[in-house]
Amino acid sequence: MILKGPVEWGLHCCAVLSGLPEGQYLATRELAEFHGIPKEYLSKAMQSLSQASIVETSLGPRGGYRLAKAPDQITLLEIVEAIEGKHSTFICTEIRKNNPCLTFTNPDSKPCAIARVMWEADEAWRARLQRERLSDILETVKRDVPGELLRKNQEWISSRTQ
Amino acid sequence: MILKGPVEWGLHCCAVLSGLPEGQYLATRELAEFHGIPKEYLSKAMQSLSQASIVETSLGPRGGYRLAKAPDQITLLEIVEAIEGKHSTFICTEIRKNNPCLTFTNPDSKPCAIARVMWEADEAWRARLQRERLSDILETVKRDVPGELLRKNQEWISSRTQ
DNA sequence: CAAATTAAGGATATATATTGTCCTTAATTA
DNA sequence: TAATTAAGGACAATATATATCCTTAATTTG
Repeated sequence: MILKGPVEWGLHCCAVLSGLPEGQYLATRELAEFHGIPKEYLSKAMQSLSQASIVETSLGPRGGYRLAKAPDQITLLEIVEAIEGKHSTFICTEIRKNNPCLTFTNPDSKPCAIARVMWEADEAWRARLQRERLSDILETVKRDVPGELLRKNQEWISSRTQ
Repeated sequence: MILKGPVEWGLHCCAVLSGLPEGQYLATRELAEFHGIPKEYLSKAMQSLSQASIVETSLGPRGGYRLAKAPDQITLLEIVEAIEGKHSTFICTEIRKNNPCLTFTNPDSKPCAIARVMWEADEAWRARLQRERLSDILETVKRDVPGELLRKNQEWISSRTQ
């Protein structure tokens, strides 16, 4: 059970986009180069974010992606679910139905005790991610990352968007 | 990010073992047949549980597995971690280190803001699983499952352990 | 003691999922 | 009009999960 590369990439790309000047777009090529990840594969993640209306696109020169909402209106859960899907991390295959003693139809159609707890754990995971907004991440980054690097990043990006 | 079959199997097998009469063992063959799952592959999960000292074994005729501790001393987290491993569901590949602007050594060696939140979500997931004991599952099962089926299960098992 | 039984675990095969690439299309902007 | 871009289909490579087979050594039962 491991969250895959595209989720990590999508989160970082949204963080970068959240610092983008008003009205500007950043293309997949730049997002990929900035993070040192494969452009074509990242593109799939960005398409998922676009379909989920987390980012919006512009075609043609100086096109690319920008956030579709304010950073304080986007939760990490939205981003993760857009890329990974909304299904639970635990998949119950109902092995209790294979029970050789189950010769009659069990009227209890509730999910089994184990699946219920696993799903509750899943909900706890989601709740934490829903509590975190992109704006929170942005603030943390501003606090943690040296000003010099923040400045260089902005220059690097603006030299590719203007 | 999906919890795999062996985890589900391990949880159900521990639940079955928690209802086993004192001093008796249940073999992999029976655990597999009871759940309708492949015996040899289930064996790998049981070996993990054995190494984690969640179950203990006996060889020879009438051998097999039994719980190594009382059901109220075993959490679902222990079982899941024994089989899946203790690593976080989120793996940070440190793509921020690929930043082309990072021409100097960043003295900030803290994990990045995104990884920290993802790990906190992971902790929330683990906390829920740690709160749940095998004895809780056993109680829920006794409440949910029809008495007739519970009785048949016990007969099925005792006909294979005595 | 002898025979049957069992867990442990190595080796290996198969299936499925993930990761990555390439290319075409259509839209859009400069 | 030309350059550029996202969208997305098709496909290839790789990694992981799933499953099976077999050997070994220990242990218990009879």
